[in-house]
Amino acid sequence: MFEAHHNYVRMSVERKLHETNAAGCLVSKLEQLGRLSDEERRVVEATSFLIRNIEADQDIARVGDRLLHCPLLLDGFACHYRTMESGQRQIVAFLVQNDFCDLTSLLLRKLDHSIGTLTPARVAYIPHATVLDWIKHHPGLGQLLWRATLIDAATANEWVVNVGRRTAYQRTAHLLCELMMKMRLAGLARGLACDLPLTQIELADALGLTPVHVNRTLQWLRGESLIEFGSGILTVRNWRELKRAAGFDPAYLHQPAMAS
Amino acid sequence: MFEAHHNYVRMSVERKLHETNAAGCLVSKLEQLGRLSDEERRVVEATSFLIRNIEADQDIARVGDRLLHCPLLLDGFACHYRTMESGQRQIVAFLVQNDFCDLTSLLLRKLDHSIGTLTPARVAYIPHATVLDWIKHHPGLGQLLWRATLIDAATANEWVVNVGRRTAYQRTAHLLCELMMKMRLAGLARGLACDLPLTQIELADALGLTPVHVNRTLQWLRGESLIEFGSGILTVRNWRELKRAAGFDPAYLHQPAMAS
DNA sequence: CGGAATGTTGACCACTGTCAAGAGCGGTGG
DNA sequence: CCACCGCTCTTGACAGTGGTCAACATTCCG
Repeated sequence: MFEAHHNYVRMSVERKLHETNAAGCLVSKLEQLGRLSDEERRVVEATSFLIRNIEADQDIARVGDRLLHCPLLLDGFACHYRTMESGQRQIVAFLVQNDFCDLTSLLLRKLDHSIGTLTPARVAYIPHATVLDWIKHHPGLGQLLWRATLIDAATANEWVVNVGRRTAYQRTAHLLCELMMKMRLAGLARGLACDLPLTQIELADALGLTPVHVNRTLQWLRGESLIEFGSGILTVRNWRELKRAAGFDPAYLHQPAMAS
Repeated sequence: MFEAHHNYVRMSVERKLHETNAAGCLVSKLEQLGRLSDEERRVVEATSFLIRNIEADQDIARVGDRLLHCPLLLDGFACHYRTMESGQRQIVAFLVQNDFCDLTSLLLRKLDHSIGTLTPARVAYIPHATVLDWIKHHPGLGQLLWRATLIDAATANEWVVNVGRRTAYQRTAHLLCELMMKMRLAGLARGLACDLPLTQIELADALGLTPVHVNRTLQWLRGESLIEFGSGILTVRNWRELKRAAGFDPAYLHQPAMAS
């Protein structure tokens, strides 16, 4: 197999070179990160991908793994998480369509967290060799990738603030703002509504709360007519108020094209 | 002035080119991050620095700033933090000797958090132009810097886990483990003791706790004979047990030279 | 020596966790 | 098509970790 430990992933392997929209996803992501020269776009579009369909709740990679590819999430939802001895889980990042699942393995030996799907997902695997080649011959691309990791880091910082200093109510509102923002940026929202097939358990693991309390909090948010959330769909009823309640300032996402 | 908003920093400016140990700090840091070729070392050592002494509790930079230099902490303690409207502060990272105070500004327009000193500090300012030049002509250096930002990101993830899923007791123990580790790596510890002139208020701001509760927690840790902490000195009495209590696994610091 | 910041303690409180039971929902197989 | 099973969601009662408030001790500095 092409990644050392992927026997633990339940998936169907489809080898499709060139002919899916993987290149499209990659280009979208890179363009979201900055300007892409024609030359760079050409190089990226010429990439061959290995694509896999992965079931929900499967690991794409695990703590301690040494990856040989950069996984790119073409479809579905995934997350970065850590598991404590007690069995508790803390999700440290959510990944949506077009997100790189991991870039750190390019420069760091071992993964310091696991990466898992939350829904059925499609992921493209780009060999490190390919990416390192891009970096070598097209420094501009390298900087775009570096930029991506910096934005991830900024988001992690925001999560520290969120979990450290916000109440359950504000914290939940903040996460929903962030997710809505990410979905909009990925072009996956219809206005202020988007598919968000996350369970309250998963939200709890991201928020450092218990599922029970997330439930109470969501009901409160619904009661205030700030959101609708159920059946895998999130609708923001009152963006202005939700942002205010959350203390949400999208600056940390570093997306110039972010008016709201 | 050489940084747009530095009028708010209370400091004494000493212009010393070449002749302090700034180059030494920089080289130490880079060597901590990976192998440095002779060529790279030569380039880095040839750098001219502008050095400043900054008082305690002053901002080195603020949210929204657009920096033109990469500050490097030559001496003292600093932190990354965010302030909420409520006035609460959340520290998202501690900086010790040799740490880069900020590398994100190389690729991101605006700072998404503030950077402030916790003690009197000495910082060297390396112009972006210089660093970008390194990156351009010595890609190896660029990767070392990228690596530094990835380790910062990994640390941020660990903080999310810490604040999200650990009790006050574990959390405090974990932070002390991390700080001791960083001090050791910087060569600033004598065995399992080091200077750590942080107030309980500052620890509280990093841990997402109140100073009162940090106080209670520290006393508990002292009571268990795990640590001594006072007068600006931290001594770990029982490293094994402290690590166990904290659930501390230094893997996220990505320091190969980390036996313990 | 005096004043401010930090550290310490105790009493009390509340936000969030725990436990437990039931309802709703979706998938699977007979 | 229905029955069943498991997972998620919901609710309520209760508990506890950590927050709040307030007073006092201590340390640090000028």
